[in-house]
Amino acid sequence: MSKSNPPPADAAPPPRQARRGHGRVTLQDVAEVAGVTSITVSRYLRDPAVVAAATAARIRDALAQTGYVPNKQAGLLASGRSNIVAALLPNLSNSIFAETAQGLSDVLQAAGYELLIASTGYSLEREEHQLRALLGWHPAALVVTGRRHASGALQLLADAQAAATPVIEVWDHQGSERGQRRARFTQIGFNHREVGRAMAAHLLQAGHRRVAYVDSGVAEDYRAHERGAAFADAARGGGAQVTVLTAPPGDVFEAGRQVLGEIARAAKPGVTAVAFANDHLACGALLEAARRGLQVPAQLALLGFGDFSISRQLSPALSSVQLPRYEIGCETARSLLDALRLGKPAVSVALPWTLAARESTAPA
Amino acid sequence: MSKSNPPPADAAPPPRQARRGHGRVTLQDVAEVAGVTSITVSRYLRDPAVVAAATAARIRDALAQTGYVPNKQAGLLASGRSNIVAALLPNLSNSIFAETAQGLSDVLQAAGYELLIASTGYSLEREEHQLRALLGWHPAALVVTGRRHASGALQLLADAQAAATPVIEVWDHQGSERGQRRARFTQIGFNHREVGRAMAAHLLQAGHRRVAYVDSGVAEDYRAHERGAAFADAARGGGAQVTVLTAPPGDVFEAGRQVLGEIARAAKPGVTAVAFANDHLACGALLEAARRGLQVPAQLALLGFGDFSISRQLSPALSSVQLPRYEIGCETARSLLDALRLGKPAVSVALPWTLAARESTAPA
DNA sequence: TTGTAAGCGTTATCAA
DNA sequence: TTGATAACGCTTACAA
Repeated sequence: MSKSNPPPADAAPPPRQARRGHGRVTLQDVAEVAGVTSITVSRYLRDPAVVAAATAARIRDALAQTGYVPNKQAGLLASGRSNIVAALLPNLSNSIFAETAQGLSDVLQAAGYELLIASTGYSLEREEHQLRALLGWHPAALVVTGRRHASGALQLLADAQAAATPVIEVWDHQGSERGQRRARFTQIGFNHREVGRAMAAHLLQAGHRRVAYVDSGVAEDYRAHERGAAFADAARGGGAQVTVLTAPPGDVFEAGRQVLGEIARAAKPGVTAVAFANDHLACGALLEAARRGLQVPAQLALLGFGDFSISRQLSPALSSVQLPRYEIGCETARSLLDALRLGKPAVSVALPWTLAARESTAPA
Repeated sequence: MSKSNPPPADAAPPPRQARRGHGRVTLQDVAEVAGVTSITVSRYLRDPAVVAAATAARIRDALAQTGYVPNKQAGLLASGRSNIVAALLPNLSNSIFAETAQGLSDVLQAAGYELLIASTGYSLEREEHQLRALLGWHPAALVVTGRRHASGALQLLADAQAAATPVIEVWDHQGSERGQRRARFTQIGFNHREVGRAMAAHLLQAGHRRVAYVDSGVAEDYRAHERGAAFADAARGGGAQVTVLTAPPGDVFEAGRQVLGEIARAAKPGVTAVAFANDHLACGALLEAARRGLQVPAQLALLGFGDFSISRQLSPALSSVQLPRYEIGCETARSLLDALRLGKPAVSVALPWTLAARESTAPA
């Protein structure tokens, strides 16, 4: 497994200063052991069939004997192309984006691509910073979350796209509403305004006329804000009174509890249904309602977003919006692969979601 | 932002075949704009103070004008050293390991290192595969989870360590128990046998004499198995009868529910306390107990592991083991940085955990 | 089927 | 303070 440095070649003039590697086994080393040149080993690695059977066997032995590990830096630099897809997601601790990452990873890995993931913590500033860092790897394609970016990031993305690097925005899909600017990049996700409207419609349909939306406490969770705005518009349009609250910072379950407390303390009198920016908030509220002896849905209906696995476990089970979390990743990866290998330009896709009506919003 | 290819040099003989890059801006391009050579720009990038003020200003302009993004492949290849730390974790969707990743990332990024993460899905086979792939980046250090690895992976890790690449095993710490082989690599985590014993002690102390351990349904979650074995040993040693069950596959909350069903259906008569491999299982059981009208802890005490944020929200609140999830990441990163920059060999650390006793195991 | 030469974009070394 | 030159380990293009 170790590498024997051959004595210096006899005839060659001694180089000014050899700065030989880190003792790692190189293609050269393998080639020497196999009695061929490095290019032959390189070829064997790419496609064993192109070298003679006997040579292949010797190379195989040499490979095993030396424990060769190809140097990706060198390979990528030499080939000029990269098999790296860089993805920027708000976070990974949240199962939402982790599943998207899994989807990307599953499809890309099967195709021999490397996935480089960075998380932005829902900060556009950090996104730009991370993007700059990722760009240093000269990725073959870029995946970012949502359509809002810092201006510097926007410029970098536009430059990349101009240089024929596919760029996909995930977790959003603008559609073709009036007043919406045309999308700059391919989008794979769903329309948050539609979801917001559907959430409002669901509550109105159950007869609620005083409703609230509890927005994410994360300032830069623009998609949550957008759902909230659409929810409020639609509810008002349907003749309801709407209150919009913002979740306090800190543990999200606790935040949900607190908000429910606020609502229950008659600070928001008459509210009979609450929609939340995410299921964690809604679960916190659901548990707090139980603690306070508040009947759900009889006295207060609760509606979540994201359909986390805990939600359907609680009693009453939480109504929520089921999202194509994993599918967004898979679809994006497939799109990217088509673009990279077949030159087929990536096209925006609206992925389906459904509002799962459960007990927490069941009409009386 | 775009790059102007200068006309070919006048005197030089034309190269056989130019294979100029992908249109990306290089150090060379910046240098031309600034009227210096590439090495000067390189120096400026490393430390702006080493070039003359006037030169620095010109370079700064050129940098901005060209939108230069350094090529990491080339830089790493040339310098021979890498600022990459590669980490292999069982998964990222689970908040447990995501927090460790966050800890690693936070500390490493501040120090200018890159974190490359791959997930193994709790499969040693996948771990070996992923390790091989990561090694291609020639990382400066390696982080793996636990002390069990496929034999091939073990060999790769040993080789890396022999080549002075620090290797740290996280989420485990063997300590110096009898019958335990000495650790091969630095370990940063905690002792799962100790935790298993503490869980047993906690239940025995509350007076339970018939207890059960619900092991993880994930076959290769060796740490959970180890806690279970230690739990059983300790409980038996304390004079209790022990049943060990294994969670069925599928949704973890559902698995917890099912297992509780099994226990409640008098299939395991007399069991008064159950410890679980993780909080999700325990939460599922807690919710199922409520559904069945089984009093917790009066009729059945439940004890989790991991202290997920939902656990303390349920009623009764779940007793659980609080883990240094984030700290494992930070401490590992710090250790690695010391090893890489100061040459200080990484040393194993047992990080503290605590058993948070809540209502679900409160003695009558 | 295999080899030679050149080059990928950067940094280390030495010289000026 | 700046530059020339040679690597780093691999792949492309072309020749044999």
